[in-house]
Amino acid sequence: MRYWLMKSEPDVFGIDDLARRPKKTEPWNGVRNYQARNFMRDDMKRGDLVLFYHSSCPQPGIAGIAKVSRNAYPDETQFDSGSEYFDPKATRENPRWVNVDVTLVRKTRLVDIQELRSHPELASMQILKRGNRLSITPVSPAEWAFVMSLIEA
DNA sequence: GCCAACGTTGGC
DNA sequence: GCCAACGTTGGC
Repeated sequence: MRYWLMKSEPDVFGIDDLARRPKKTEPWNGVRNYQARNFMRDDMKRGDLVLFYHSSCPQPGIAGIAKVSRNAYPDETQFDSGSEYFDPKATRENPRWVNVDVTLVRKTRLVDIQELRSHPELASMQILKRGNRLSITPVSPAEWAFVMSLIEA
């Protein structure tokens, strides 16, 4: 079982959107970065736990906990010519992009990026590193445990 | 709106 | 296969 952090812009799809979905579940589609895709395809498994992170917004930070509820499968939006995620080079026979499904575990208080930065225990988190743009990053068990303690604080 | 960081593209 | 130019991300 692994831990992850997944970024989403709340203007596009935030924690409350996930809470409103049937079964509080959503395909994490639209990822068009190979590193993030490979995490979903190769490493993310049903039951893994996820920090749901709000980015590109007035108060960026961790907004909830989710879990991976379905292993990776082809991302439907790559085949949809009307989608902004359409990829003309992807075919049903040879899909290029995949997604997992994510299910809300619970909303949390917002642990914002300043608070995260204020704890040396979290200095190794990829999300806090300069220039980090990857939308899916692994979280170590120690980082996870520390964030859980912050959420309860 | 700025700008650092970094991924992608495309000419050679 | 190199690498400059360009585009995107995302915190500030």
